[in-house]
Amino acid sequence: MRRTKSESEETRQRILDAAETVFLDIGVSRASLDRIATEAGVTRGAIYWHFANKQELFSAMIERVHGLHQTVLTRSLLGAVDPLQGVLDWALDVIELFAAEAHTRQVYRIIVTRCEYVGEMQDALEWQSDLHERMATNFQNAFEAAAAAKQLAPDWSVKSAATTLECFMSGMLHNWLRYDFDAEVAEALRAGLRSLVGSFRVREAAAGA
Amino acid sequence: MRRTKSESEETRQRILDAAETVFLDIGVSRASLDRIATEAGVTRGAIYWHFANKQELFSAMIERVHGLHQTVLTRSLLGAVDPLQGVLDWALDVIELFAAEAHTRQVYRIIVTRCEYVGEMQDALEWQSDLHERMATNFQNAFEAAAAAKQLAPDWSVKSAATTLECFMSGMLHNWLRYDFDAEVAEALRAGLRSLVGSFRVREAAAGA
DNA sequence: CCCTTTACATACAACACTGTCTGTATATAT
DNA sequence: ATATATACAGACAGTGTTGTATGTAAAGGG
Repeated sequence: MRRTKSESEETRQRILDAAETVFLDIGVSRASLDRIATEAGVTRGAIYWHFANKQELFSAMIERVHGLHQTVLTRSLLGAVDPLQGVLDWALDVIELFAAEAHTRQVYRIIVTRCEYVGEMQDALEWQSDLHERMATNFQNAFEAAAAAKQLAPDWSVKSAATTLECFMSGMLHNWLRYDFDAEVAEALRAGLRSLVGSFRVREAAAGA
Repeated sequence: MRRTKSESEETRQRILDAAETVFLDIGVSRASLDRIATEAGVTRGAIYWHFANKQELFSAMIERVHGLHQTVLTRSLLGAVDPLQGVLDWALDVIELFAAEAHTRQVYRIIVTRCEYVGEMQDALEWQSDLHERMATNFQNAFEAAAAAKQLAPDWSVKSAATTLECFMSGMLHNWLRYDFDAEVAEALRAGLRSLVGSFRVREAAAGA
């Protein structure tokens, strides 16, 4: 009956997979540990061995995809030679991450549409607030640099540009994750993003009709 | 013990108020009818008299603010003489609604951050999908009209402009409702919105440096 | 080869919440 | 004035879920 070390890790991963499935299916709060265990082909005993309770299982599920998230989303924008190009590249990377990594997408979808931001869940989701703040300050800095380089179009203030791009980014992810990604939608968003960032930049005369 | 008709309606409203409070406090799923009853100063008997169960209480809570929503958000954009101005007016009206009506804001906040989009909840929140679709088609139509009138800037396609504005609108509401509105944020969003819609419009030459 | 620890499965008690049923005082219709 | 329906309060059993406690077979170290 006793499993080897690697078999144990395998069950742990199966439990995490099952948690994702069940959470997506019926939501985090109604998901019983028994249902998750059955989905994983084990009993609740196995879950309680690997995790203290549902809360920690939830946190572990997030941690599993948090690494990719972190590296892509918190990359600083300060190094870019062209600040507006830097913002665009960063935003495109974010889209790329979600378009490519189905696992990340699924977990993020659970976070957005399948759990309540309350009690202990709020702690587990605190990194999301951090991320938003970091995104906001990054945008702020980039647009300030753009303004200093006279790159920012006259109808955009630093603040309104930063706010607008931030709203676009989170709205995009939310709208998208309400259903699921498909390649066509991803392309539409990339196009919208390019046009949006382009509209921040001061026009090079001509180009129009 | 028996209350008059108007007293009964008063308790019904108190129950709905209590539901909002408790839902916001601990989330929809963990909110017990007993807790809500206590908050309202009644017993579960009263709740079960006015509503069949928690699900219908939740729906009734939404219905209470749905009217305002409906009239403002589903106003057609087709009538506008200037399509881009029509879009801007509509979007500003939406901001206005949320900035002015604390009750609407609170309920929407519950919907966004305090419940899971699953099972019977999905039915109760179906109007939200309708709303998004209607918003999308409205934008699409408006930008098609703008393109036909040669008003749309050359770097924006109809589709990318519509997608971008839609993402901005929902991202704005989501980001905003994660906390609560304050007047300063509202003004920043209005500014961003004006600039965004302005960037859709074809430049009138000059204006730049 | 034995002993301890691991990696679970199984069993059990406790609780919170739900839906329903009954009780009841009073508004309201006749 | 009487009868009936109303607007609840209180009591009830039933259920699903949780945490823990115990059992156990095999892995891995000495």
